[in-house]
Amino acid sequence: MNRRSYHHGDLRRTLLSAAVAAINESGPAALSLRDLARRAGVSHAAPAHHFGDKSGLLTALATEGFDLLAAALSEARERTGDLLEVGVAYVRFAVDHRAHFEVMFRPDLYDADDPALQAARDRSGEGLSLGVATLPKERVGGDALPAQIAAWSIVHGFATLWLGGALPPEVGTDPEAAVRTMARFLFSDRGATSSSAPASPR
Amino acid sequence: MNRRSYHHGDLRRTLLSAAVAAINESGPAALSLRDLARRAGVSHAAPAHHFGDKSGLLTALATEGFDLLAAALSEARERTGDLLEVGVAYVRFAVDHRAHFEVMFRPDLYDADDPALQAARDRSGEGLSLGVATLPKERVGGDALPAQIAAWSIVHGFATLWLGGALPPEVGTDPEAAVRTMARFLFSDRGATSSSAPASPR
DNA sequence: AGTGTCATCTTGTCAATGACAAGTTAGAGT
DNA sequence: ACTCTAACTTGTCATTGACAAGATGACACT
Repeated sequence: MNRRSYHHGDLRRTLLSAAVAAINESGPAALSLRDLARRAGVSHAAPAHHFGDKSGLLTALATEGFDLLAAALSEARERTGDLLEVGVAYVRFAVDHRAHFEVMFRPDLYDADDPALQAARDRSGEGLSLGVATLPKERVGGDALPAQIAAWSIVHGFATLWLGGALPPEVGTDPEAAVRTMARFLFSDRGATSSSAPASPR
Repeated sequence: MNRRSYHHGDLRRTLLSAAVAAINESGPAALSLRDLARRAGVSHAAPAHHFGDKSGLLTALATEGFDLLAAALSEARERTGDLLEVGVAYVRFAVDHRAHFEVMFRPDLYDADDPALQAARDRSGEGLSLGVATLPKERVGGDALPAQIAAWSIVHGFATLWLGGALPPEVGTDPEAAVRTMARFLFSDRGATSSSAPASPR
């Protein structure tokens, strides 16, 4: 509790938040444990106690990210029952939690064998899988897996390209609107005849 | 030419190849200029002369990657005239040139303002854009951009997820087959009634 | 052939970093 | 009050990226 005492009280959380801030500023490659320690006002070796090493910290950050993603996807599915909205939630998560997202899909940065991480990742996958289950069967076909991969790929690709600044400026500044416009091509009868998809009722 | 002489002769190319090998082994985060110098048998400061600094080397690597990608996409489009095959070529490029691909879409690792890089990136974008132009107009709609973003997103997302090992094992071991199965959901009349898309004649 | 020039590569150095070892503090349980 | 131990500190080392200054040799010019 007391920020000035020898024992920080909540250093683990503070370091994770500092890591998010640092990654938002300079990307995950430039992350430095010593910089995080300085931000938190502790000694350079304090992070090691909580996370072991750098990849340990990033493993914790990725785990937290997968948990947040799973929650966001479940919320969208339960609120709307619409796969499109689940996809929108996926992209919004990537944009709103950029630092988490950028670490989550970079397994070379963390320990991908960590059990807690794998469990959180599986929960995320389930969130998307249940979203695909809201589609009519005749559109998905006998095997739901390809549809699931397609849905995941399109939102994940869009989010990645958006974050990477790879998309042309004509796409606009609102990722949510752009992903709605784009996702009509998936699982729709005809591509782009109507210029806007009807908003799903809530 | 002479590998033992004071002047290496082709150090720039050798270093780029060494970087590809190193990234394939341990990912871009673990890349070390001094390790590349050791692999090439030169002094630790030799890379700086050719690339300035680490981000300079990665800028060169990304530029080379965008050029290779543009060539691969153009080749596929000219050979088949089919957008699906352009998408397959995209995924194949990512798998075959994993190191390049992993750097290309990580602008925090290199200098995204480099003119040569931007030119190469634009050429890649053009390759995909021309691929979308092979689609019938009534499927794309008045504005081709959303269709282009959708196509790019789905293949890019699939490639990224595949490389990240994020996809479930049921997807199989052949990325090309998996992307063909999946991409049927884009720009198709109905999702998955036929269980396999006909291979395009070559 | 002789000379100069300059890109190429080397050696040397410095601050920053990740990792580890060993010591210190304070809070929690008995 | 006493002990135990998690939490944190100080100190150190090898490695790295970056920079400065020097050495080498390929090539052009005469």
